[in-house]
Amino acid sequence: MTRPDRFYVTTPIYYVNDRPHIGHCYTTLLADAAARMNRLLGRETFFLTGTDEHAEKVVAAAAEHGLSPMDWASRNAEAFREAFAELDISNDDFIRTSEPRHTERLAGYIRRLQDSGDIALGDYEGWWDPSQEEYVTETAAREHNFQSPVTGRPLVKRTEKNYFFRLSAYADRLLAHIEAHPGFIRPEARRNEVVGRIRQGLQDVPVSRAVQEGDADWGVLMPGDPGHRVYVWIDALCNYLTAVDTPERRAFWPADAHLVGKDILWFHAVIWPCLLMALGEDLPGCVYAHSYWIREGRKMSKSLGNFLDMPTLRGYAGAFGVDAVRWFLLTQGPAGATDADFAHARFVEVYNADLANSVGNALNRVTNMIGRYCDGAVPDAGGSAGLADHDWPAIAAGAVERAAAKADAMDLPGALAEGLALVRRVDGYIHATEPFKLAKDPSKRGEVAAILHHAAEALRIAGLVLWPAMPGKMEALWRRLGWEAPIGRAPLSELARWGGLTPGARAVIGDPLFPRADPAAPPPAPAPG
RNA sequence: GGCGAUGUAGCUCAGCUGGUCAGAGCGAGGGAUUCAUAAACCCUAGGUCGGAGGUUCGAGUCCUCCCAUCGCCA
Repeated sequence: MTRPDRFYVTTPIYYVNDRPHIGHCYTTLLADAAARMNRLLGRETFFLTGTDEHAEKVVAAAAEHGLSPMDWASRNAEAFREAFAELDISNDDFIRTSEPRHTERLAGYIRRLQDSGDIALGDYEGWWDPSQEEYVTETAAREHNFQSPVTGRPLVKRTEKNYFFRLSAYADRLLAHIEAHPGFIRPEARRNEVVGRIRQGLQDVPVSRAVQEGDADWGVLMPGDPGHRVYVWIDALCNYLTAVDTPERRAFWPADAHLVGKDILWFHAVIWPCLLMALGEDLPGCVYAHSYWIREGRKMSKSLGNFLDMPTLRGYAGAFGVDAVRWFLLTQGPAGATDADFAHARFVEVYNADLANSVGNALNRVTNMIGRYCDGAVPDAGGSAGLADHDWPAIAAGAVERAAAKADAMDLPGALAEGLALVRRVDGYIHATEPFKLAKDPSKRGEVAAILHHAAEALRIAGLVLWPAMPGKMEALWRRLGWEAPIGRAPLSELARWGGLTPGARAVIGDPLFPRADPAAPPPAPAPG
């Protein structure tokens, strides 16, 4: 963490022509878990997501739908907002690059870079496809024998004036920064890729595009040169700064974590930091690139039509609860350098093993015994009898401490695993102390009460660690133990202090928190919004 | 084509600088028990550590080659 008391986390802003799917949701969910974890830790947290709207294709898509680019973008941005709301995403803001707060500040940054000489006019040379009126990349040009990939007509080498960002000037400083900050690019495999590529040399990059005759007025013009428009990716990158470049929010800068998919790591780990250096801004603490979801062992692709889309996720959320979906995505997802599989059978296995058989069942047996042996009132610690070499305050504190450390290292799955391990420890404790047997002996009521107090208290604390993944369910768990969490009103160190439950509070037996799922049942049907 | 990884029990993976390293979790099979969602708990996996060579007293652990998968780049 760059600071002990604040936390700023971002997702990429999403291409507004897309429909939200698991890819967007996963990145956003990781950011959400990080944000919630940090709020829990007592840090003032700012969590940003949004939409990237200034692509030329947005203009085309809008036209196809008979809408203005803005109306089209608004409609689609709304779909992202809705998708994230369905997943209980707790973003503090949702920025759209078409908003004046963004475009105005963006223009200001570009001007600063022009003034410093970091952005200047230069010659862009590339393969022009006259039949499509667009540039083709060197790779694509070669692959198609220097003919139009679309029409087969010959490509022509063409040069035009463009603005370039002096990326090459910052290569050494960036490398030094990456070496001095091992956690700057995560996971490590990605860092190595980036370092290797930087070592091959950085070239200045075009950051503008000539305005064509008849272009829609969409995007941000180069300050001082209306003949050029700021490239959409540089426009997009700057959202992380524009959103907090206000007197009230400035203290959040720099971001502690930019969460991105691996496809856009280069922009975030190289170009963006260099832009920031050129602007004289502090660099983010971490750029975290996760990998991809595959589905039932197969890549998701347009041609296969097997994208895990919102109706599918909604189907799972409807059948298992949104928190179960969050749990699966967060703990089984491609947070590392390799892809992860969303397989229905696996989902059910994880759901049953982690949630139904562990968290839900542990709560059930504890509340049930409290109901049965303590008249439904949360017992106090009483004597320390029956602890059976379980030093619960230390065990719980250790789990919380490790979870916090892992969260700070952006190991969210690892942090969550600490919560689950604590729950399993409660099961082990009940097994070891056998309160249900002691309860048959009236002289051991105090001992039974003490054991159940410890079990319930440990579950309460486990709930804190699990809360960033499953806020709704953990709040339900706490209610069942007669506790209401003042999340955000007290730091984790205080919330997790041993002895937080109120003796005498009603423990509720209630329905299973996570009803066991039938592995033989078919996957839930997709549910249209 | 260049660079870099990965390939360990059915599945997901730990195994850092070579000598209890042949492991964990999940699944599966069995057992004992009942506070609990047929849950928790205990036992069980004999897997040639991708293949072939090599270095070494000794190699998943180092080297070479091959095969497979993947990533980044061109």
